[in-house]
Parts: sequence; structure tokens; C-alpha cells
Amino acid sequence: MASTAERILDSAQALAQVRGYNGFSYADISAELAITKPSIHHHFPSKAQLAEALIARYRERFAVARQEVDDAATGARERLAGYAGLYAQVFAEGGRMCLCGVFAADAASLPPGVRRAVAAFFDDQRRWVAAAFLEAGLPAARARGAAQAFLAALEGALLLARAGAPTVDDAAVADPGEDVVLSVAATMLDTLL
Amino acid sequence: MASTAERILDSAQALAQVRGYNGFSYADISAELAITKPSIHHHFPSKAQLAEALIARYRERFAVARQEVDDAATGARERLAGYAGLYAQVFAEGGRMCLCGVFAADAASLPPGVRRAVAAFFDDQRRWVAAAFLEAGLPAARARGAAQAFLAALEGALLLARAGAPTVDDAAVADPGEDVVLSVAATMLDTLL
DNA sequence: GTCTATACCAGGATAGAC
DNA sequence: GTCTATCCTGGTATAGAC
Repeated sequence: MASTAERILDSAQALAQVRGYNGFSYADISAELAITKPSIHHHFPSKAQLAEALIARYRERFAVARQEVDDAATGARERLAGYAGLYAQVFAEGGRMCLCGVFAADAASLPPGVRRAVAAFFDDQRRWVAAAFLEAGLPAARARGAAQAFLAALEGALLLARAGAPTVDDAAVADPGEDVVLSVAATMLDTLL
Repeated sequence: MASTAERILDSAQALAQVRGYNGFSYADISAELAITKPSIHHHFPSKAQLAEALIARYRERFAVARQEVDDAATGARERLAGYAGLYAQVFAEGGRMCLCGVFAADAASLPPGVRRAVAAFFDDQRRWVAAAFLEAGLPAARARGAAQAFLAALEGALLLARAGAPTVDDAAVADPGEDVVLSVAATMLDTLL
């Protein structure tokens, strides 16, 4: 059974990933968990602190998932394909966007600490992806460029998948969002490597 | 001299592109233009209608700029490079994100009409970019995939540029955001074509 | 077309009892 | 650690005068 703090983080993350930083509130979490707003404030005194905790956990979990990809993969290409799969999984879970991707979109309205945490997350990702391209045999300068483009394409693919996601009006149409992410990733790897 | 409605749109667009849909209000626009909130409601009765007008104008202007790129370019590669330049220009103007890109991030908190307008914008872009890749000699299926990846990379590059933008703390550091967009675009064109 | 005044609700946060 | 009650602010929107 998850602790209250963890259940709050779970709810807040799901909300943030589909509605953005300014699109969710303590009241939303309160309604989802059948807990009052002051109880949430007890665990996370301010929304900024909640968001920072959200990013810290997200970043750690992402690092763990990356490591699992590393352990399972035999070569650099497989590592990168597995990494892209993590993004596809994010979308598959309720049409979510990368937590730091949504936050980056609202950057100018973020508390400073949250913005810094977002920047740190992307630095972390850039480093990992660049190392993978380096392992794949690309020269250092090109590996950095490829990493930037690969990351941008994955974040952008999530954005496009979101934009094209079915509305209530045409819910009958199959959601192609996950395919968008995977096909963009495949295109990137086919051309970059 | 621009009409009041246009000045409202200018202000709202600038705010939306850096703060997101839920990050700006009639009060913000009111403060910027020295006009009262009810006056804004007179021109745009609801925020949803304001946002739809914003997207309609943005989409038209983007189409005009694309056409100018078309007229100036001699080949498909130049067309696509010029198109990418439009995205770099967006960021250059105050570290803005693509209007529809920010809106897509907050998709689940958008009024239905706004969400549809965002989706239509991206369909429009996808068509134009795919046509350019087709002109460049790519087979139809690959042109669609390349267009999707190219668009995703451009939107994602804006997102990453935003995330890495200097905060108040390190404003002395030169802002590399525009370079991010242009270098990602160059990487994409070098590899896709 | 712009204003003053105002209604109404929601968001973030606190005090203090249990 | 959770609750009730409450505060203040700001966001969206309307009525009605000028």
C-alpha cells in the first residue's frame, strides 16, 4: 500500500502531465484521493515544493528505467531504441506528456526552483543520450548534435501525439499517439546512425 | 496604428507563448495595454474565443511566412531550411514557444474548440512539410515519416531551448536557444535528405 | 468602445481542533 | 496526519452607465 505522500505524487503527476503546471490544483488531487486540501499541504506545503518533489521522483524513475534498458540492450542502437520506448510508454499511459516537457512549455510561469529542476532533468537526458551516440561510433561533436535532435524529436513527438489525440467527438477513431512516438524514433535512428 | 482587437491579440499571444494557456489572464493583458478587463471581453467575450482567434491569426501568419519562404527558395532543401528558420525566429522573439506547441502541452485543460484548432494547425504543417520532402525526392511513405519527425524535432527544439533558457540567476550566460533550434534543424536536414 | 462596479468561483495557503 | 473553518487573492465573466 502506497503512502499518502506517494499517492499525492501519483495523482499530481498524472494531472500535471495532461493539464500542465497551471492546469491542476490541490482541489483536483483532493477530489481524486478523497483527502482534504490541508492534508496535502501537510505533506507538500507549497505547490512549488510539490512540483519539485514530482520532478525529483520522475527523474530518478527515469534513470532507473534507462538503466534497465542498458542492462537489457546489447548495442548502442538497442539502447537508444529502448530509451525511445520509454517515451512511447509515457504516452501510452493515458496520453501523457513527459512531465518536464509540459513544465518546460509553461516555463515563464514556473517558480524558479521548478524551472531549474526542469533544466537539470534535460541536462541529465542530454548527457545519457550523447553517451549512447558516442558508443554508437559517432564523433563527439556529432554525438552531441544527434543527442539534442533525438531528444527534441522525442519530446516533440509526445507534443504532436497529444495535439492529435482523439477528442470526445471522434473517440471512435483509433488513437495513433503511441505509433507517432515510435515511428519518429525509428526515423531518427535510421537516419542518425 | 493597430486596432484594439489586434493589440489585445498581440499581448495575449506573447503571454500565451511563454506562460501557457492557463498561465495568462485578462488581468495580465489589461495591465499591459492600460485597458480594462471588460473592454477585452467586449472584443473577445470568452477566453476560449480569444484563444481560437489567436490560433486562427497565428496559423494564417505562419502560412504567409511559409509562402514567402517558398517564393525565396530555389529547392526543397532551402524551403525546409527556411521553414525551420521560422521556428528559430519564434524563439528569438523573447524566448517564445510555438503558440500551438504550448497549447498542445496543456491539451487536457483546453476548451474543446481550442484543442480542435490546435490539431488543425498541426495537420496543416504536416501537409506542407510532407509536400516539401516529396519535392525533395523522398517516396510518399518516407516523406510522411520525415515530415512528422522534422515537425516533432522543431517543436521539441523550442521546448528544450525554453527549458535551458537563462534564469535570473545566470542571465550573464549567453542564451543558446536560437542555436539549439537551428542546429537541430540542420541535423535533421543533413540526415533526412 | 470603454468605463465602474460587482458577482461568483477557484486557487493557494493557514489556524487550530482532534 | 487528518480534519473543519477560514482568509486572501486572482480569474472569468456580466450589468449597466457614459
